[in-house]
Amino acid sequence: MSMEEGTSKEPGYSCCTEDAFQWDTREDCEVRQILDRIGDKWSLLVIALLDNRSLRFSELKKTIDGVSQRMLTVTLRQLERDGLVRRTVHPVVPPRVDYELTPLGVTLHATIQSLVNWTETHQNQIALARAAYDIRTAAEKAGV
Amino acid sequence: MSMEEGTSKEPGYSCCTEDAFQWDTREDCEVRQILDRIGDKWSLLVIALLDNRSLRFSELKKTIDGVSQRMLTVTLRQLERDGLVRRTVHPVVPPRVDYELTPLGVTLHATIQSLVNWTETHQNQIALARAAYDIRTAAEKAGV
DNA sequence: CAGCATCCCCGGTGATACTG
DNA sequence: CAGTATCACCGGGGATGCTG
Repeated sequence: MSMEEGTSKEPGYSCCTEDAFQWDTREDCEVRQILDRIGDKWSLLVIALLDNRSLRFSELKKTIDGVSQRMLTVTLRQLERDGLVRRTVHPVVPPRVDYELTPLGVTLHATIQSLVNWTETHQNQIALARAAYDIRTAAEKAGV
Repeated sequence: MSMEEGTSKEPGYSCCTEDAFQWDTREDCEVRQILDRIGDKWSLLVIALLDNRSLRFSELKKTIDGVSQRMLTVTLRQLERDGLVRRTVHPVVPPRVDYELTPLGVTLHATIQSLVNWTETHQNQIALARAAYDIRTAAEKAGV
């Protein structure tokens, strides 16, 4: 990592240009950091699943195949910190904790849902493209 | 990659339910794999930048802050394999290679752009939420 | 200029055990 | 049930050097 960055910019600085055709991709850019968060292994799935309903920790854990308890906890804490998910602790035994999208989270959900929809719609095209690429590549390798 | 997948499901199997309220999150699900690809560290940035224009390798490298030559190459190969990016080699010296979105890539670009737009629009809200969370957390810790 | 091969590190992640 | 704490790992990714 770069170790000399603390002095380079003032607090209120907005790193993203208004030009839709070009935007700042600096690593310290707020947009980059948020995209990294959204694009991590689990956040997107959590937000997609928390569609206008609240789910318990165990329900999320059960629904998201492959997530460990630790990573689900970490992911939910990050999303809570970002103001995208609300965490509600019910003071009962055994403990019960519900998670739901905040209004801000709901607005993001819409965008993410369209990404999921795109994926579902085009998965066959991608599968075909991959197969074609692999065949082409194998042929070239054999042709050498 | 997983080496034991051929036996678990038949080819035409669609892992995602039609119910928009619930979808399959199994790790071997095609949608999961594609979302992982889209959500990796660099793919999203590349697609966002390749908005209806072609860019040279060096231009992409220069524009995307922090990407190494290796990772840019790897990312572009994956996107090419997925049929999202077209790679054009010009037989000149020094070599010149252009990258542009395929028609399929263009359709994804639209969705990704809306995600970027969401991020730009709400970055201040998120920054505030984070600050509030940190203060709250620090207070609780001190209160213990 | 573009990109492959190699080496190697480190932090994200899973596994496990323990608490309220 | 819903966490927290700790440890060990391995693979993503950077650095470097070489090729067409």
